[in-house]
Amino acid sequence: MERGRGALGPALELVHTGRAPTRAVLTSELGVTRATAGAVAAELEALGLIQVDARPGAPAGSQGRPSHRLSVAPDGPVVLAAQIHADGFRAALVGLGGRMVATAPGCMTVPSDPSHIIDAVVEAGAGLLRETGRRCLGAGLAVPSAVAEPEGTALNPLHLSWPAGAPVRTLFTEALAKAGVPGLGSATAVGVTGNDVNLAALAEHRHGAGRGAQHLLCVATGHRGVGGALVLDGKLHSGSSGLALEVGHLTVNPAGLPCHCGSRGCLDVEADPLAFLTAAGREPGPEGSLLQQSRELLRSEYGDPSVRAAAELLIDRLGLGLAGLVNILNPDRVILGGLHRELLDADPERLRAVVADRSLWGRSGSVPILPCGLDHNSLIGAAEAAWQPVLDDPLAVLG
Amino acid sequence: MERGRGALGPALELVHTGRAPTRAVLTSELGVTRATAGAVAAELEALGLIQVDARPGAPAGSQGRPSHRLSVAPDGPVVLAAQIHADGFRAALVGLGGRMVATAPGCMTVPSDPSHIIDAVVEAGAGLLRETGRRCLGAGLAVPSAVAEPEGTALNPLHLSWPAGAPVRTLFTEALAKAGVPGLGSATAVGVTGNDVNLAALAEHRHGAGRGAQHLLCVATGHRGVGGALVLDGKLHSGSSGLALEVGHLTVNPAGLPCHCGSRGCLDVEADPLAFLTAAGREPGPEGSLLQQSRELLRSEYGDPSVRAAAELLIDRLGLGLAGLVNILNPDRVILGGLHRELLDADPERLRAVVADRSLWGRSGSVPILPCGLDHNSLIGAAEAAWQPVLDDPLAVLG
DNA sequence: TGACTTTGTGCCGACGCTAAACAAAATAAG
DNA sequence: CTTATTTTGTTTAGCGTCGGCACAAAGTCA
Repeated sequence: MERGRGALGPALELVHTGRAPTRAVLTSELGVTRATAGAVAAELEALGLIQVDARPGAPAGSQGRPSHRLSVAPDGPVVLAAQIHADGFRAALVGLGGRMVATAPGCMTVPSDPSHIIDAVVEAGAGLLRETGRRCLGAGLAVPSAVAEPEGTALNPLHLSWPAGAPVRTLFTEALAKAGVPGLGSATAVGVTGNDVNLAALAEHRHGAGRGAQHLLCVATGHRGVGGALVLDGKLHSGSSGLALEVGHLTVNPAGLPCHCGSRGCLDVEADPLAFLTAAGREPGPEGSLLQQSRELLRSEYGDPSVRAAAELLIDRLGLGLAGLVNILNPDRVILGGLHRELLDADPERLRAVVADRSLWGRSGSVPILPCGLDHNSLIGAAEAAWQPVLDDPLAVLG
Repeated sequence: MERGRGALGPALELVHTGRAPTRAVLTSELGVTRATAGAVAAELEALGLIQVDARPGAPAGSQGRPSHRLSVAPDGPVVLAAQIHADGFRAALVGLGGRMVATAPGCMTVPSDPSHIIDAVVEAGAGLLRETGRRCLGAGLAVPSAVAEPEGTALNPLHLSWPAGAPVRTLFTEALAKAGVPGLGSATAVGVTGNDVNLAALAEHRHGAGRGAQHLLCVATGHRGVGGALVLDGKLHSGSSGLALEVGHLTVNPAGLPCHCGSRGCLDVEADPLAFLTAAGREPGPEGSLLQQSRELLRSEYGDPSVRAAAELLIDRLGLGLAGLVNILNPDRVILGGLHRELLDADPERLRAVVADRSLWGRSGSVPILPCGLDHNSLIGAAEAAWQPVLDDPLAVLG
């Protein structure tokens, strides 16, 4: 009777990622008949998730009957997304399509007790929901630490002065329950929590510079240390216990600084913002995160020989690490975030040359290396993770 | 009308890997009704792929009606599998379940022209088919080199004196056509060709020490260099262009030997059979492969302090490399082959300790490290790759 | 204005499954 | 030895979902 139940999830994902602007391409992307695609679109519209324009869209010189445009419902449900970083936190409501509907930055200093900041994050999010009156289908949180699966504990929140092993997922879920966030009573997506770089990679793959990539590698550095993430065939690969892509301990400078892991010259200590400031002969100042200070220095004083030399040194180290990763993972695209993105912008040719030189075959070494293309990609990624149950099976969530 | 078409492939894979010994477990594994599972089994039996025992199997003290055992058809179709290695080649006919039906080792010295040995391999396989009169549904070849996708060219056949970039898949397919191997006229699986360690990993996952693993990492060394492979959720991860898991150039000894890749102390030159013989103060002899000589030395003279010291040195280097891979890939099982398997057998505790010590968290470092569990796993893996189209959709092949 | 091209919808039938009743083959209990 | 129980396997009926097809709609091109 009702047609197009099996394809409901894939269809929503296509509209969500902007790959199905019309019912016609939805038909071909799903590999179903026009009748089925039409029924799917109608069902998604009835669920309030997508919108079908009444008037046909721009013909653009093409022949045939113009198609009605499909887009994400602008007033549809949202998810609560949040991110904790070195300088505080940010909470937001995010709709389908990665659209930020409302946001509340919080510049609170991160306390040593993770439950305090998580409570504050959730309270900010609940406030946004009250203000906007939006329906909420899930919640996601990005933390700057590896998150062990399936427990959801933060294993190395090095620069947050948190205790190792903090049960962030439990704290987040409990805070959501305590705050009485409407719509999250029985939702599947309550309290999705993950590593910030992992979630950023997911967001970049869906809405940013990673669109269309089959095997996407992301590497980024924010405050201290280096994080990595891998998206395979649209799915985040976080390993069997959530600890994959801990790329910070690749050796990139055998005679380098000692690292807390017991080795020397790890990417973590040789290619993060602190390493850059040190290499440029600057003392980290008290104001702003190390990333902000590094970015400022790189952008405004790139003419200074010591700054330029420091940048080239970090590019060379980063390139060595990337080459190792490319040899192991053979991605078809690499995206850089944080300071690494700035370094790429500063001298893209140098970085690409180092990677190509150290890769085993020109083939894999010529992989495109791009800057990340989204603002707040960790936050959007947290939203993506929260949306996932809806994308998998809209009917199961919205029955 | 006909029941159980969609589940035909998954059902065959369950019987193939021994995870569905009866129709009852087939029912629960597939998540379908008994009726559907029964129809699926009947269909597979009608296709000549599986066998349903006439007499019920061992009751084993259980209540209820005893179930009939499902097994792979012993006289069913086969695939042609072949492997080329440093000492020559081996061809075999392999049935479902990884059963070797007939085999023909060839100890020919590998010539510098790859087409000669590939022709010889195919001729040997065709001879086996003529002798046995079996129906052949596909063919697979394992080569000791990275194989670029989608071209199917061997990029680094270092110890075969082949030219880099030899089009092994084309050569294999053409040789199959020339030899007139019956049943391969229009088969989808004609000329599946891949890296030997990759295929070995696939075989270990299906029939060997990797059964049940979700994220399986395999590392092995045969003659020269070190190879790696990763099986994710039952599927081989070979990267976007077939070049993933080139693990040989992880740095494991910063002050070590120069490597052709331009770096020093790579796993490739620090943890292969030649490195072991050298560390033990032995000259490689003219007879037998370096793996055979190393294995002999390790097994018969482990009491000799220089041999033992060499083994421990290689274990430490291998452990360092494995720790790096574990940090990046976070597998839930690691399998070692070739000389690495011998080193593991020689001192399992030492290797596990090194890996655990260098892993970032005890959690990921305590990953089980096991010796490979199959003889001729690359050969069986080549057969698995050849079987894949049948496992994906039996009707499409046997229509 | 009419032919053509492409998009969207309604109807029917077929395919592949579930559900449920029934049958079969063993063990356990009386 | 008979009967109840448990688990497995089969048959039948029915239904949901999708493909095929015809038709309608809305534009371009000649």
